[in-house]
Amino acid sequence: MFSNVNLYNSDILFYSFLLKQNATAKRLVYLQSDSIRITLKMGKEITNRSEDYSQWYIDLVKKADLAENSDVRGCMVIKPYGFSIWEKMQTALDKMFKDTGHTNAYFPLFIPKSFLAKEASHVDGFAKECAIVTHYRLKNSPDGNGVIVDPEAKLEEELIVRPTSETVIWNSYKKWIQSYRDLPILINQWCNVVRWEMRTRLFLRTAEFLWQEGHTAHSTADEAIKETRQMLDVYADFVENFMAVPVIKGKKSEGEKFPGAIDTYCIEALMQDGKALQAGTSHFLGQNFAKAFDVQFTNKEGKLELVWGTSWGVSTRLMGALIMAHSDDDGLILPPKLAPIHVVIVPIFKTDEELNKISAKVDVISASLRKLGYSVKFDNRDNYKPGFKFAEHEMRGVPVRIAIGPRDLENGTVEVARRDTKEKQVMKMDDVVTEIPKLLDAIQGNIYQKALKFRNDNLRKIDSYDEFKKALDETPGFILAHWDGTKETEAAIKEETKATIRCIPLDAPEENGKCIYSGKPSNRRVLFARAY
RNA sequence: CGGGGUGUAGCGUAGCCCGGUAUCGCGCUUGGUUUGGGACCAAGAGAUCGUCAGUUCGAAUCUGGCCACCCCGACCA
Repeated sequence: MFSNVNLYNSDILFYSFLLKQNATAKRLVYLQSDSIRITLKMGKEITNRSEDYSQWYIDLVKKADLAENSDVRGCMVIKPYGFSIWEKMQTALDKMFKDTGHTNAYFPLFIPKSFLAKEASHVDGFAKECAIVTHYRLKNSPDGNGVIVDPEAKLEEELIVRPTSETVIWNSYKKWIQSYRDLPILINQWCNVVRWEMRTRLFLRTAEFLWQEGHTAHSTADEAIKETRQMLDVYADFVENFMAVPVIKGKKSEGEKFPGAIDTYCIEALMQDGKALQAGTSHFLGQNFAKAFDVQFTNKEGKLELVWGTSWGVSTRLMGALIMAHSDDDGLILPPKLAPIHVVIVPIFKTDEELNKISAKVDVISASLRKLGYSVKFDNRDNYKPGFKFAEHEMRGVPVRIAIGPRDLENGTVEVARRDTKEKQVMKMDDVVTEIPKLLDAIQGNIYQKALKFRNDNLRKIDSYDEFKKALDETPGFILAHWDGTKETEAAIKEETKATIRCIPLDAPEENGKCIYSGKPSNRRVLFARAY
C-alpha cells in the first residue's frame, strides 16, 4: 500500500497543503484518494476493510500493538498489550474450568516418537506438521564460525515437539488409573504447542501457539460424552459473554473431526468478511487412547474395562476471532470484559498549572473507578497532542475515553466518548462513577448485538447448488443446506467451492430435504462456509 | 514442495539499466513555539546497501552461488 506513493508525489504535496487549511479539506482528501491517505503524516493508519480485508487484519494487529512477526518463520511475538488480552481470556476461562471441577497440571513439551505412533489416526493427522528433536548438543564449528550440531550427540529416540498432548497424558493416565475410584480425572493444562504449518497468519495460524488443553478420563461413555458437551457449553458461554461473539454449536463431520476422536464438537463464529472461524473444539475420544495406551480400570463388579476419554481446547486463535469480529477501520474494538484498559483519561492543557488542576480531578475519578474494579489509565504524556492520543487509544480499542480540559474544570464536567459507536457526551464529573459502569455494560451488550445481527443477516438457507455457489461468491457467510451425509459429497463440494461443512448444528431441527449436491434425501441441514 | 516477487537507517523507500560508498518521508535526539480530533520550526544522530565469492583501480549498481522473507497454490485449529 505504500508502494504507489511515488506515483502521486505531486498530489501528496497538494493534499498536504489542503490538510493544513482545515478539517473539511481533510475529509475531502479521504474521499478523493484512499491510497494517499495513509502516507500523509500518520504512522497509525490502517487499510480499509472494504479495500483489502486481510491486509486490514494484519495492519490492525500491528498498529494496535498486539503482535508482530518474529524472525523465526511462522512464529509471532505477542506484545504486552496483546498478551494482556490473552491473560484476561485465560483468567476467565481458568475460573470456568475450576468451577466445573477441573485442575491444572503440566506435561512435557517433548513427546517420544513412539508415543505418537501408538494411535494410528492420530499419527496420520499430525505426522505432516511435527517438529522433531534429533540431537541434544552443539559444538564449535571446526572452521571457527559459530556452532554446529554435534553429530556425536544423536538421540536414541527422537522427540516430537508436542502438536497436542493426548499421547503423553494418556501415558501418564495409565499409571494413575487402576480402579473406578480413580475416576474421573479432570485435568487441564495451559501451554504452547507446535504445528509446522506451511502458511501462517498472526494469531489465526502460527507454527507455535498458546492454548489450553483439557484431558479427562471417565468410567463410562455417558459421563465422557456429558463432559465433552459440558466443555463445549463452557466455550460457547465464554465466547459469547466475554468476547461478545455469537457462535453456533455443532458436531464435526467425519471428514473434519479431530484425528483420534469418535466425535468432535465445535463452536463456529462468523467473521466480518463472511468467513467462518472455528473458535473452540471438544472431543469425545471414546476408548481410542485408552486402547492405544492400555489404560484399564477395575469396575465395581471387579471386571477390567477400558477408560473413556475427552479432550478440549481453545487457543490464541481466539484473539484473531476477537479482532475480526468487532473492529472497524479506525482500529480495534474490545469488549469491556476483556479490555486491558477500560477507561483512558486524556487531559487537555496548555500550562503545567492547568495540568496540575486537571490531575487533581483525575486522581479522584480514577480512584473511584478503580475501587469498582475498572482499569483506568491517565494519559498525561506531554509529547503528544490530545488528537493523537484519541486516535491511538481508538486504534487500541479502549472502550471508554474521558477528556478533561479547562472548560470542564469550569463547568464541573467531562467529555465521555465510547469506542464502539464513537458517540460523545458531556457528563457531570460527579456522575462519572455511576454512569461509566453502565456505559461499559452497554458497550459489552451493544457489540454482541451488533455481531449477532451481522451473523443472522449472513446466515442463509439455500436449497440449490447453483444458489449455493452464487451465495459463496456474492454474499459470503454461513449457509444452511441439506447434505446427503457422505464424505464423497463433502469432498466434492469442498473441491469445487472451497466451502466446508463447518458443523452439523446441535439445534438443527429435523427437516426433510434433498442434498444440494447429489439430490439424495437428507433429514437435516448442515452449516457450510468458507473458513479460516 | 511448485509458481511469482523482494532484500538499501527502527519503518517505508530512491538510486541499479549506463560502476566512483547513498535519496526522500515517517520515527528518534536536542531546543523553541504549540495542545478541545493525528502540531510546527530549527539543529542533530542513525546504513559495513541480505550473504559469500568473482570481474574491476574502484561494486548498492555487473556475474555466479547461497540465505531469508513476502504473495499465489497444495496442507491445516
